[in-house]
Amino acid sequence: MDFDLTLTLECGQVFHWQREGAGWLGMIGSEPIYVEQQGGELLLPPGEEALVSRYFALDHPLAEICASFPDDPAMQAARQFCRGMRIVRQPPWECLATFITSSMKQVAHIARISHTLRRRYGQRVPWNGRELFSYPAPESLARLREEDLRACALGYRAKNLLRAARMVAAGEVNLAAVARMDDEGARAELCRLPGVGEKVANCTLLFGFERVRAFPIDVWIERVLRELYFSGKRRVTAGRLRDFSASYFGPYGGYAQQYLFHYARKGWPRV
DNA sequence: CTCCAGGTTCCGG
DNA sequence: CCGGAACATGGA
Repeated sequence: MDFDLTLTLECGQVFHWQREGAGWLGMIGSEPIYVEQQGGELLLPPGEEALVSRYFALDHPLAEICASFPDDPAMQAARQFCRGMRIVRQPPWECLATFITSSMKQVAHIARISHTLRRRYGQRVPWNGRELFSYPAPESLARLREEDLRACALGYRAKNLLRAARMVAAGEVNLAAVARMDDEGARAELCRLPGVGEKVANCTLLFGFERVRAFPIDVWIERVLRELYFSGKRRVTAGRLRDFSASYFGPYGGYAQQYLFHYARKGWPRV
């Protein structure tokens, strides 16, 4: 099968799945899910095949997507390194909130914060004698105090997450409506939320709203762009990088971005 | 101890 | 539009 489960869960797009036996344990919304890949075969929980297949985006035309990438040395290396990686369809709020807490944090820290929030304020769901926790709804976070969130090691992000949760809970920003907007409008709407700038908005669009063209530029991607696409050039501004990536990587730019991101972090023989 | 991490916001050229 | 600085926390 044209899918690599472990790579997809470990590449830094989603943060709550845990290794369990030979497979992975996590939640899709409020559903506890165990998945395992044996050889090429994906073992799905009986009765939840449709839910899980949709979450892991098994319907994305991966061969066509990879073929659409620009044909340059960096993308060739990334495409080779990330074979089988898919962009999953995360629940929008969970994705948005997680990336609000992601600023200036390492991937491991983001995962830890996510787990703390789930355990303290999410819905408890039993699973085979154990328990899992869903990501807390905006309404659940909205009634907390800033210090409650600071106690989850959120730091200055606590205020942003709290205010964003209150805006969403109050309907001041409607995520269902965002889903119906075009990319530009959706990005602008998300950026109304505190703690959401262009990068977090693009992560949310890509991982939570199926906008596979959205191209988040973080420190890793910026490094890749500067060193592999603008090497030797002077005064490459952020605006220049944004304009370049928006056109150069094409209609599946978000996929290209995630492939480059993972390659830069785990496969690039320098840095 | 220093440096940096999937940034955002505000402020002065 | 652009570069700098402040903002918290923890691991290397």
